[in-house]
Amino acid sequence: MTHGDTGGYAAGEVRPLCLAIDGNSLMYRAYHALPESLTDPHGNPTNAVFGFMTMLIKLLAERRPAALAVAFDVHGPTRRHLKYAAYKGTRPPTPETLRPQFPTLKSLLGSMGIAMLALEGWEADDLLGTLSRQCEERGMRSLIVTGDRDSFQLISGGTRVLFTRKGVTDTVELDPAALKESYGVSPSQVPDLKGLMGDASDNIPGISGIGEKTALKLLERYGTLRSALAGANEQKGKLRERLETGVESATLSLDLATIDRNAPIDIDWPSLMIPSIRDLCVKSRPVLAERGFNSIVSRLDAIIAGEGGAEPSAPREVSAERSEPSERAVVTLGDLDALRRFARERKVNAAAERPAALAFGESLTFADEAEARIVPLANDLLSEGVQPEDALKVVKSLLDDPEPWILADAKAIFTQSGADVKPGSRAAWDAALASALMGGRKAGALEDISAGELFNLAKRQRAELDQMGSLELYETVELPLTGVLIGMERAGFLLNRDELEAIGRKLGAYESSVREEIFGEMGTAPFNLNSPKQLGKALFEDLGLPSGRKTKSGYSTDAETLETLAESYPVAAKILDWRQTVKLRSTYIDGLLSKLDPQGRVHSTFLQTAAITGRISSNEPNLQNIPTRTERGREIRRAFAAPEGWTLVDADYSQIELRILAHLAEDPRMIDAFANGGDIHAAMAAEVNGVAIGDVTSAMRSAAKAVNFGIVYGQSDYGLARSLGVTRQEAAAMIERYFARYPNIRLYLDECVAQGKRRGYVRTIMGRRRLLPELSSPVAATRKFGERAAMNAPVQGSAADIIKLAMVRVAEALRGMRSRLILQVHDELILESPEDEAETAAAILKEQMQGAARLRVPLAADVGIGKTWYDSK
DNA sequence: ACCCTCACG
DNA sequence: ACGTACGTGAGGGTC
Repeated sequence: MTHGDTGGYAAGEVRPLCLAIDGNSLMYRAYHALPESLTDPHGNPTNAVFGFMTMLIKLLAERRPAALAVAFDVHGPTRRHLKYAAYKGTRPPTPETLRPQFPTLKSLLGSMGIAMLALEGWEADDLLGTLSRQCEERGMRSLIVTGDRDSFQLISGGTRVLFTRKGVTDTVELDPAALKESYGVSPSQVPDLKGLMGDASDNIPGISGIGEKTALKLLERYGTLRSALAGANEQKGKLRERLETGVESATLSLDLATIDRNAPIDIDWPSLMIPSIRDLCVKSRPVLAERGFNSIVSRLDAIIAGEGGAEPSAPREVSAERSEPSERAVVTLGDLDALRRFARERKVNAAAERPAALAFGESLTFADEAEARIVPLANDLLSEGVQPEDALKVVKSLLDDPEPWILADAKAIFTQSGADVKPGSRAAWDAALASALMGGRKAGALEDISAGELFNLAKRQRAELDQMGSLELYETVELPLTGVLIGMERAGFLLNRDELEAIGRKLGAYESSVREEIFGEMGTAPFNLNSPKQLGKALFEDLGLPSGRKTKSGYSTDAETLETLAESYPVAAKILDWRQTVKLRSTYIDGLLSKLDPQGRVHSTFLQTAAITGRISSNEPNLQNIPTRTERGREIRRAFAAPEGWTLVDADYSQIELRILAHLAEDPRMIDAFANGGDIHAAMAAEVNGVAIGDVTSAMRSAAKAVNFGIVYGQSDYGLARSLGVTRQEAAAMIERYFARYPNIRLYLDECVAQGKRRGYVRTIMGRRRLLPELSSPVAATRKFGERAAMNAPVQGSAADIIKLAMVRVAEALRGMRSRLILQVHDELILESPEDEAETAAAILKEQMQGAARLRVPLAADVGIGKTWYDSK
């Protein structure tokens, strides 16, 4: 049967699916993906069982299989050991904390009525092979869930493998085409490959001296191991010798690697069938609830209630589309050199994806005007024995090429390859940046970003951006910004370790004393205060306090709830205090200390395409959420310092989003308010309440401020009421009065929504788009969300455009000086500046920020200079 | 791996 | 009727 054949079924009819799970493999994956701190009440780890069950329920909900079985290895020698005593000889023993989880799992599966397959002397993959063969014979499709590559030989038109890569939820579904694409072999060649190259982890020898590269080359030429051995006389030198002397070893290895699809096992089909997923869930619920697997139980409840979806989920569809044949070849590192020469001779552009991904085995891509060649590296280079350093070396050599490069995520490639990137350098084209501006995929392999259409990629993206009106944003802002961000990442931010540690000690001592007071007042045995679940139980069940909101998994114990509670129960205030202290210590003190480089600096990574609105985000560590709102937290900024002889120069835009709103809405009264300068919230409060600015009360100002915030977020009266602590009616009245005074604001916001519906997107000042598919959702809540996003995106996104342009210009204006940008926090820029440059740098910063856009209102930036971040604001 | 909570603009 | 302000990232618990 060829791929795509419906196997005798009428077109459109879907053959029933059998899930065939490799129990041992999935347990190992789950065990390593989840912490051992997940235990039963006796302290015995249940992480593997829990992870297994989570995955199982997810598969049931998403795939809706008609049949299901879990296969296990049986301890003791298998037929493979009988043939080859050293088989799997070097395997480490099953960890002590994992072994006892197998009986637990089997008992659970038994209670749930799920069929298990095991046969003495046989391994799970033979049983899965036998099961999938019987599925094909019965006209069923099967999906084998495993982390074992040997299973790839079972793949066919009716049998796919769901390969678990890392953990249990990072999976890839392989059909014959996807296998060819990722690994360069057909299913039947999988044992041949292993026969030639061996497998260290199973102690299978292969032919000594033949690695992956040679093995693939031989298979490409001869098709099978047998023909390759027979063709030894066509080879010369060492290879010929190896093939001739390796016959026995290769034949044995091939045999060991071949799955026997005729295991003598009686498959009791009726016990495998699942007449109703819902009934299975109903049956499983008490079993899993008894184990305390509460989160899985809620998942079951959702499926039972019908939310699990009657439709099979999307991944299957996607995978079906991916299975189109294409001309692709697997190469290894040695081949890359040849390809590089090929690329240079042909004067083609090379496109490389992120080397991190490369090191972990995705793909490297070459493209040119005449042809597109995709050259996926074998899917897990590392596990195939290629060292990350070697992979990075290849990328570096590619980058040192004088040819201009089309890259996807140039910043990551430049940074991680260690290539020598000078200030201001840039890729010829960054397909990931372009893709983000087009509202498409922005992460992953280039072939994903470009949907496989690498032919003339840069040219096509450029034309599309041009047509969209986004090309200038790409060329003058996003592309040059990459170089600025690289500079910021490399520079880092100096932290004062002693200061951080001192604050940490203070917080630690305070934390313990408050904790003791809390348990003293509650009169309960100490529990983990950090656990919302345990805290909820203690407060609302043991102590009987009145409970407020509920979350999916229990009582809410968030700050809002505890604040309300604190009015009557002082212990709630202490819990809040304790929480804040722990947050500050764990996230900011311990978190930052763990990120210091030898010079005491932290280097964040700035993501240019993570935020849908166009903002930059910061991670590992996130330097965009360092505390400032409470004095206690703000103290942490004293540790963010300038080196000896240097200063920090800090500037932030004043009310940039509100100014942009005034500009975009062209509201004359609001524009006036900004033109006149001064306290904008007070001025607007005076307008709305019809009083003189001197008579504005603090309540009036806060209300105006809250409405201003809300407007930018696409507020509802409900949201405003909550934030101000007034009734919904009062909030509605405030909004009414606000719009009466600033009528163009309402017209503008309505127009955003209308435009979003009409065109499917809204735009920023510089032509950045946000797509709004939510606006055509049949679900009211989703639509409402889309409306708020339509109102917010032009404002937030325009602010992002403006500060990004300012960054490019600031970096340019600082050329030749030692001052340099080190951080951006959405409306704030920070420079590190030698003392004698500080004043000049401050003037440049202010000038460039204020001049980055010409709006109907002035842009204002406030600058400060100091030895620490705390002092420079 | 997901949820809750909370830090920022 | 229905859920409820926009956009992020990190740490800890989960059983």
